[in-house]
Amino acid sequence: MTARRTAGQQAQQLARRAEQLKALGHPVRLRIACGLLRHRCQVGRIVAQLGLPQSTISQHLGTLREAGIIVPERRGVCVCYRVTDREIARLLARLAVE
Amino acid sequence: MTARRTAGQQAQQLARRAEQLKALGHPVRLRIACGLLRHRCQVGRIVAQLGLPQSTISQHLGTLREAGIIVPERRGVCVCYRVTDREIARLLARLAVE
DNA sequence: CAATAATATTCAAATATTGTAATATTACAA
DNA sequence: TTGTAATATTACAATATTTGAATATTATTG
Repeated sequence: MTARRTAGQQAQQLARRAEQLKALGHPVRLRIACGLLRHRCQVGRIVAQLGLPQSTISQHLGTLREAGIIVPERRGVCVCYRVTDREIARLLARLAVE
Repeated sequence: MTARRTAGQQAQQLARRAEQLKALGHPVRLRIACGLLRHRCQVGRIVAQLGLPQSTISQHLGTLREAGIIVPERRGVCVCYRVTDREIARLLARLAVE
């Protein structure tokens, strides 16, 4: 109904985007996010790929998840993550960080 | 001469991008960066606009500067900042925060 | 050379993030 | 059930970030 966003809504939107950028602002998380850009991937493979402790990877996945950048999908015992925010996906593709 | 980037260079490039995203991943800094997107602006105006202590703003400007996102330009006593990284500028314009 | 205005830097306290070992949960098979 | 593989959560030490007052620097004017 409202044509314009209220100042409060704008601040919230900005805070949300800042949270997402912050989540991507860590080498490991940026690498994970870029890796998930093309194909979804299960946690175990990410752990193997990056060679970091499982708990460390899981925490970073949690950060990206809470920022609304990725989303988990259970496939039996495994959990598959994929990028869910389209705006962020475009952004990552543009950055072209391998 | 090298057709491909080495793994080390890629890691460096990723780390650099992560640093930039991290710099933008703070509400005040994101607001500053978005504000500078269209028009350059001097520090005093930014301070007045955001209503935060001068030292706080100056520190945030320093963070954005070190990340290579903005660049200062002395004009007499004043310092004018503007967005300098084109990739980041496009990214910010896309995010359409505000 | 003052004096002043604009900006940057330093410092310390409060708070947040990071990394990882240990532990818990979850889903499935036997 | 019990066992096991995959993932998440917890706990906590180490480290980093954030803030704002105080102070320093820089450029300009008189």
